Amino acid sequence: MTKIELSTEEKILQAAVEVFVRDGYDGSRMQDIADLAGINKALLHYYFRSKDKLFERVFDEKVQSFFPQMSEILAQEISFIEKIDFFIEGYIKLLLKNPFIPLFVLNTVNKKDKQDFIQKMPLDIMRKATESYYQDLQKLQIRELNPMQFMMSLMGMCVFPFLAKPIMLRSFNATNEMFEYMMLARIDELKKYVRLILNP
Amino acid sequence: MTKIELSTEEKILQAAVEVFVRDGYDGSRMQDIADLAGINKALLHYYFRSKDKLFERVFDEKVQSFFPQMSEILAQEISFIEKIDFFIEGYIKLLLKNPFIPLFVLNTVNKKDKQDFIQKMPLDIMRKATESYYQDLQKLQIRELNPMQFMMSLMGMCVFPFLAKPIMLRSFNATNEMFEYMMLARIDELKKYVRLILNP
DNA sequence: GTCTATATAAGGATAGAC
DNA sequence: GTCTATCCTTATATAGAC
Repeated sequence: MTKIELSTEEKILQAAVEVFVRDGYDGSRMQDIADLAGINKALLHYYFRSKDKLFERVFDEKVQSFFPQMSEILAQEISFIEKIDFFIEGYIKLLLKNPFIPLFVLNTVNKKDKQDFIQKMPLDIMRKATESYYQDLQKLQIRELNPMQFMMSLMGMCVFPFLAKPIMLRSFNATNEMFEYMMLARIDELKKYVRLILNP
Repeated sequence: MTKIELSTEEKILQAAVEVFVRDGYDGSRMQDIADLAGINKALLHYYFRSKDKLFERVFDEKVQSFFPQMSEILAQEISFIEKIDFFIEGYIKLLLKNPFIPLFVLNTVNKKDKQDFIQKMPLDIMRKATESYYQDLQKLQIRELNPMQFMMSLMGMCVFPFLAKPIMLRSFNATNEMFEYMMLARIDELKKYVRLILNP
């Protein structure tokens, strides 16, 4: 246990991440964040001026820590199928560590007064993936399909169990440990699916 | 334009559905619901006593109108692959008419104080699908895989584009009309995917 | 920088008239 | 059944002392 002394700003940010991600923007209370950070509300405003500003910092923080890895994978100089393999493995392992980020992000981009936040997302992922797909299609290494539809499917397959985790746990009568195990097994299962879909 | 005179209770319920589904529980205001229903707040409480009770009615209403159709498809006396075909087509067309239900439901079941609502979900879908899968597996009509993992994948593929619609629209630089067209095309694309996965 | 105290506003819920 | 007026609690935000 390394005990690092955090600055007040870092303590606040850490607490804010936890509360906002768990309770959503509307469900979050500045008081809860202050309590968790071990300070009082006034100090929150001293550091971040408003709930909106604090939320934006939290969103930036999480999005920047979560998505860039996915973007990098697609930029590598390997075949499309290999990229997809890395994507599945990287994404699911990242989700196991951050299971609530997807719902947090989806809520934010679907919120009327948070539309500006969409541009903070890595919007080039789709373009990059499409380019990579067509390169391999030319070389006849891959089946012909619609790459956008395929990428939406891939993301959906990876992220859905985490979004619907409470329903899945109940449906399977499973524990958290079993869920984690299922998600690790899921990596190979999904790799199998995409091979069946992509191999010509 | 058929102009049906709604009872006050129905007007309230209709307004409540719109507001709760759009803004979520925490983001919704009783005032907004009253305004939309064309009445005042006091009358809301006269009919439904509290925000919690009104919300529960809305959830029941939407869940009961949304999911039973999916359950029925899986109960038909047809092959597993045919069921999946119907599932894809039925689910996506239902989502085109109710694009915001999934996020609404996922938020509810992921909310700490709404855990009881999980039991309102059609939890037998997974069991039914698994049974149907193994029947066809025995007849060697289908590839061997994990049916739970497959069902999670199927649902994820269907629902993800709707959850992430704002991001998809921006990524593809698409309009609402284009999105709808894509989702209709998606029905056949997904049928193709599941055939590649399931056919032995 | 950090605190206590408080201003100000919003939101859920109720009382009571009609 | 429906309304106006109001209560009560909670939330964000700020003032001012230390």
